Amino acid sequence: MVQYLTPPLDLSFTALSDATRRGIIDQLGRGDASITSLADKFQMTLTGMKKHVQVLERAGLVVTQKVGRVRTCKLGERGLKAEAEWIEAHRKLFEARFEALDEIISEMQQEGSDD
Amino acid sequence: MVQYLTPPLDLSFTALSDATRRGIIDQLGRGDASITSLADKFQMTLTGMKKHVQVLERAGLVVTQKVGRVRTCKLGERGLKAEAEWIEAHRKLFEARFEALDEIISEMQQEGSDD
DNA sequence: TAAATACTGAACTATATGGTTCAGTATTTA
DNA sequence: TAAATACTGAACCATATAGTTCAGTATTTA
Repeated sequence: MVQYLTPPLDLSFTALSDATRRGIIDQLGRGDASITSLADKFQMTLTGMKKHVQVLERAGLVVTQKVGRVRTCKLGERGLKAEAEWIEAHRKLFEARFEALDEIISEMQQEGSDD
Repeated sequence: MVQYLTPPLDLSFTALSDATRRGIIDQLGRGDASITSLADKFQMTLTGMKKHVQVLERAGLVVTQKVGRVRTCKLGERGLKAEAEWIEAHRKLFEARFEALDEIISEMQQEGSDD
């Protein structure tokens, strides 16, 4: 059984916090891509794109390999399992707090003394 | 039907990228809490904790209400639905790229010309 | 072998994060 | 009413993001 090392959630949630990087993941889902092709697609300098890819790599979400002068990027084998697990576990936490729906509804009828 | 405004994923993934803030969500899942009690629990100054709570608030994950001199924090009604949806959709993307398992296995037998 | 291509690294800018201290203000409580 | 409590805001620090330009190096290709 192969074990992929999962970097801490800090790194992956940081990687996912930028729309361009989420777009890169979308794109790589449609096929591997070079830094240049990604830079073109997202209207950015090569250097800028390289930095985004590095953030994704650090998080283990993307792996790259340089062959000749071309660096090819693809989705990392580790996937988004750890992230999905955290989100799902905590989604239940949120829902548990609000299953007393009538409380919310009655709150809606009165004005809260908020700031 | 109540519609909760969902701030962009940028804000929520940024909020989730810090271990202290993920811990705050854990904690609020066990019950509402004041800024002071959270600051104590996470060994941080009041001001530092307030900033973390503000990041969570901006993302809609936490809501706060000040009554008297105490600001009480609780989990936001909007939950983690949007985040779960993004993660799940893209998890499938990752998996689709790797369902050709034999490719991976054969890759494991040969050395890649990596950098 | 000369030119084009693909990337890399350093340096710079502006803004955000993650924390602090210090000096307030507002609200309880004794 | 004086003191304690709970928060707030400004200012500061170090580091990270998100981008750029410019000057390389390495690899194809003509």
